[in-house]
Amino acid sequence: MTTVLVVDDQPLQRYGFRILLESVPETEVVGEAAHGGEAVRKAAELRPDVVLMDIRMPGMDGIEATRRIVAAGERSRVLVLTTFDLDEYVHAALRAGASGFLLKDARPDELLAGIRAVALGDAVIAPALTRRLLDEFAQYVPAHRGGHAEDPRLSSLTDREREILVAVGKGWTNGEIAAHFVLSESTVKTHVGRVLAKIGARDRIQAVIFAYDLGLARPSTD
Amino acid sequence: MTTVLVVDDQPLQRYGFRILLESVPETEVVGEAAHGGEAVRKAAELRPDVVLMDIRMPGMDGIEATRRIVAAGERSRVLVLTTFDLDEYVHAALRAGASGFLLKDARPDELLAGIRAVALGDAVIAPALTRRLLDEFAQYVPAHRGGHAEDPRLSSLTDREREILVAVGKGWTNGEIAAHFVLSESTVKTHVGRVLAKIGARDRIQAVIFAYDLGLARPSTD
DNA sequence: GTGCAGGTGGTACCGCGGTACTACACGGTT
DNA sequence: AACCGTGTAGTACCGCGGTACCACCTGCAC
Repeated sequence: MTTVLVVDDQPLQRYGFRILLESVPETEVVGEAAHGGEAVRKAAELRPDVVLMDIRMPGMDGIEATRRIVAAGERSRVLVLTTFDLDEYVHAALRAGASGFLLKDARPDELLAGIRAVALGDAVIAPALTRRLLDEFAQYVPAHRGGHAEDPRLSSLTDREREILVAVGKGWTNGEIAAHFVLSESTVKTHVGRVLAKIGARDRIQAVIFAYDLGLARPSTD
Repeated sequence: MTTVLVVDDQPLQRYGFRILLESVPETEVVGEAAHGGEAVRKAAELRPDVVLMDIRMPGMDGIEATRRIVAAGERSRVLVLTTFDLDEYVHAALRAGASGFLLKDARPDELLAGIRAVALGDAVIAPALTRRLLDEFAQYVPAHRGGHAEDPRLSSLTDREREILVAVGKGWTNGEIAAHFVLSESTVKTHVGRVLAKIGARDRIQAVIFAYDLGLARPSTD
């Protein structure tokens, strides 16, 4: 049994969801909320498996409510549901920690399948949006993930040098790198120097950028 | 009516797909291929709406075949189907231009829904994979798209300081920044110093990383 | 054995980066 | 008028980073 909290400012819309969800045995609507604030409060109180969240609402919108529910560490998964397929919404919702994004014109069985998937910890995206999301994804994700094509400058590095480059990419000073790998600072300097020469960077800053470009370093991987 | 080309090295698997697809009126299997090379050839010849593509095959694999079919500008959409949910496969397939990625353990109706979506130009991802993809997506996509949540450290910066930070993020030296903005190097140092203090970075390297984390700087935006 | 690649370490030197001040001009607020 | 935030600019100082060497050891290939 999957418990659901329905969040929408339109009573009729909530009613429709309730009818649909109660029509199948696996889902149960345990509460409703008409705006973001109520959603956050009821999510904490009712601890539903899934929060069915509208975006456009008076007061606190669905994005912010999603962010707070996720940030609060609630067990609930948030499935954002909207009539608008605007890119910004999708991005904002996903960044807010939503587990899914469906359009309201989805067929009932799609919606139910979505709730089922989200309840299981998976994620769902409306097919119509997935395309654009993937296109963007392909843009952002560095090429070398996907294997095959690796930057020739990278492959010329020895294992040790690659390690050093990663450390440089984390923003570590030579001293920190030396401490971490239990080396003398001189050795680190030697390595760093060779790395810079090999990848064609004039200083460690270029090396950091290089590392980020290739996905060697990752945001907040410290 | 959606025409489908089934690509799999196992005859039995192909047979299974054929039975399933022919069991509904909306899809029709117009051909089969046992490996990548044959898939590329038949896709060009039969011009199916959808290519159901296995990854693991002797000879040319499904990824490469997908790449070639997409690169050839065929009208066919490729739906990759595999037993393995390995990250590398997903990335590689999507980068190769696949319109979808489903697992072979998908329920028949999921598969049919996937084919339907892909035929319409949408894209599908197996729910079990979507989660990980989104997690990565959230990492890669710059924070400022999605608006709302802005790092408080960033908002404390003045316009000029933000400009300077972006320049630092590009890996420019103080001298280069000074030249670019027509300032004295002293002024640049002052600005950089203030930026570092405000964002809590000990040196410009941390600032570069900070800029990348927030998407202020983007790979290869030079 | 000799040679080479890779890893480690050292010395010496220089310059850029960063800090700590101070200073002044401008626009807006009170 | 006094004040503050912002942008500009300067001087002085110090240290880390980077370069240019050289040196030694290990393991592996010839």
